[in-house]
Amino acid sequence: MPVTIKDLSNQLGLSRSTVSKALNGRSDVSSATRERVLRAVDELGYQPSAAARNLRRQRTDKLGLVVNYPFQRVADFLAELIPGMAAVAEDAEYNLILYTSMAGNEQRIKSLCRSREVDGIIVAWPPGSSETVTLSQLMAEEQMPHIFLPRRVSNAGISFVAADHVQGARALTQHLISLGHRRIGFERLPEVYETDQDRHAGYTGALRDAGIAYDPSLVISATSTDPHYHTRSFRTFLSHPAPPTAILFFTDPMAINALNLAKEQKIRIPQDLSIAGYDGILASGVTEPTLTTVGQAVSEMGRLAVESLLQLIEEQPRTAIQHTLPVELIVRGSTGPKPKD
Amino acid sequence: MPVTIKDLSNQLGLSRSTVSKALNGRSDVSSATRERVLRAVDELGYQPSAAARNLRRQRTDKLGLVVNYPFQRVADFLAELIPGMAAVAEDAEYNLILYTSMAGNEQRIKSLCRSREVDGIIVAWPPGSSETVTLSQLMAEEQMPHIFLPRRVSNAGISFVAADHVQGARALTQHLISLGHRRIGFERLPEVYETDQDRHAGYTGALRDAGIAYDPSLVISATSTDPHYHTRSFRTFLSHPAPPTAILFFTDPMAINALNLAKEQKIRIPQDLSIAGYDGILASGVTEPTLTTVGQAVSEMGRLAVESLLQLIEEQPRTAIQHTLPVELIVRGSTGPKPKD
DNA sequence: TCAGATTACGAAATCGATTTCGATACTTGA
DNA sequence: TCAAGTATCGAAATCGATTTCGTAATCTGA
Repeated sequence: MPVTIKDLSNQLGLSRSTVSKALNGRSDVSSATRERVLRAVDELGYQPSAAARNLRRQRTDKLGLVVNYPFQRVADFLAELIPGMAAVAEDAEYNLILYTSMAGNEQRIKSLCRSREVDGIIVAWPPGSSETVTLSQLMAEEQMPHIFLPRRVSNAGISFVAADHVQGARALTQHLISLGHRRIGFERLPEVYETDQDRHAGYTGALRDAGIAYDPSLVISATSTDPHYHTRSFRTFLSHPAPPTAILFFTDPMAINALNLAKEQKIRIPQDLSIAGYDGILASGVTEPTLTTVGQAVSEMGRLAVESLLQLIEEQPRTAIQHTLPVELIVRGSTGPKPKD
Repeated sequence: MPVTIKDLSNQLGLSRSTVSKALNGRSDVSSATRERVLRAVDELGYQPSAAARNLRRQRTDKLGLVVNYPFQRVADFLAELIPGMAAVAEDAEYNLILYTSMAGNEQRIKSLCRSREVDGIIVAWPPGSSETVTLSQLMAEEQMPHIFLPRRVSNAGISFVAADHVQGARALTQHLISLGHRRIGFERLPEVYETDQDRHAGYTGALRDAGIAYDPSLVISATSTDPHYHTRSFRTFLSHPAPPTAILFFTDPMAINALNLAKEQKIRIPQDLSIAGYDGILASGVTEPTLTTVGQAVSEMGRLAVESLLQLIEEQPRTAIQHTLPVELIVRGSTGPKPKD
């Protein structure tokens, strides 16, 4: 049996209220009794019951991290994201609770909110934009502070922390243009994601700035995450009547996959073809050749997300917090000058 | 204000006890009223307060994941470990709470136990063996079910899930011997870790089986995790009067570091020197050359750890659960036949 | 028909803390 | 010296559920 506040008060001949007040630093306790209480806490090894405190104080000092996407597929990100989040949270005496299997199930999010087992929720990799808005409304109705990550939400009332993918894709495309490339392929994702819209905007923006006409046949929209699918799109690029001299892939794994395919087909990277990824995952630094990509300050995003969420929890009334962090162009071995015709 | 059980009972004209019993499937409720209750739950959107349940039932349905090591350094592992653990836990209606900053602080572990905010604890990357025993005793005193991961603990009373590193190191060494190598270097860790003892035992065992004398000058004990440190040890290997023709590194990052150093010094891998890592991290598959290593079923370990912990929570009296999983030799490009003299 | 069993429900205790509201004793100042 | 203020403590309510135990109503069988 753990030691309760009742045991403490019995031992000391004080009331439970006085003991509680002594421990919570209230002013109506003499310093003499306060010290007696503290000493007794040490001796008996008292630690308040979390459940009892939670019930009485109507808060849990816990944040929910809802991973709204197959964990495995974003494991690289999470490995960077989580430590930053946990560190900030724990500094503020909060802890993170993981929820990895409530994707697509609004009912479970609702239950989570109503059970009040967390004080706030971070939704990692939210679904497409319309569902995200629904999700946000749902949580707002339950008065549950929440923030999305790492994707922009185009709605003034919704909090998020994201990276500036317009800038990232623009920088990447400009880099390729500056190497002489004029025909630049782009494998994008379905448009439901703001992230995709942003990167596409960056890509077209850079082309426009350079006076290069936008060629829709050089843009393939990946509707599946299956590697075989990407293999097919890579082939499509290669068999194009006027194939691109550089290809921009939406994610590093896609680009790494292309790197391997190129090796199989004896296509030299970057002499014959430049390839660029996006995200800057760890593996992108150890491929052969190493991958040119765009790095996000993932850890920083995690920190910011938690800080912002804590702010949302404290502040009343709540106004949405939106952060867009700069990204960094990482030029490595997989991109080079446009081959001579 | 969330809907409470009181609201429900008022709405229905029933007592709170009856409502509670209806919801918890007790037999002394007529099926008619049970259905009325269920309907009202739907209408009002009732969800029991987690804090109140926790307090009354003296359990939280939460498991603590204590990462007793800088998160960043084991991020690769955790990225594989956590999803497996979370999946099993959530199937059993449990959730994971993360604790990443209580390393070396026994007092905080003690507080965690006494606050009863988790029903069981998984300690990932426990400290050296003697401290691990202390930690375990501490939690046992607080009646807190717990399990260690992913390291063997040489104590019959302590639960753990680990991989069979004796077998792993033995297989790796045998692989090198079968390629003709007789002088095999080994960079190990300090002996406080059972994992190190095991791998060292596997290494010496394989040598003994092959009738190769153990040469202590070929074994370097890394006392630091600093890359510069490993660089020095690598040089030590190379400047050995009779240098090894193959080197076994305790972890993949060490081996990858060696791979890069070799490249700088124009040492061809594996023609001039064979290099092997250990752990089978993701990056080991994309280096040039790819790294021969030993893979652990990390995800499986996570699953097993949670399953075992749940067993420990339910069972009374508790007997220690100890699992040692087989590992897999992954032969890739960094190891080859012993060079001709 | 009636004692005993069964069914269905509610009152109240309980989990372990915090907080509100008094109550008492002691100071303080005019 | 006495009214008003201050310092210190405790009784009891409260948070929202679960569980024990008692009771009334209904059913059963000889």
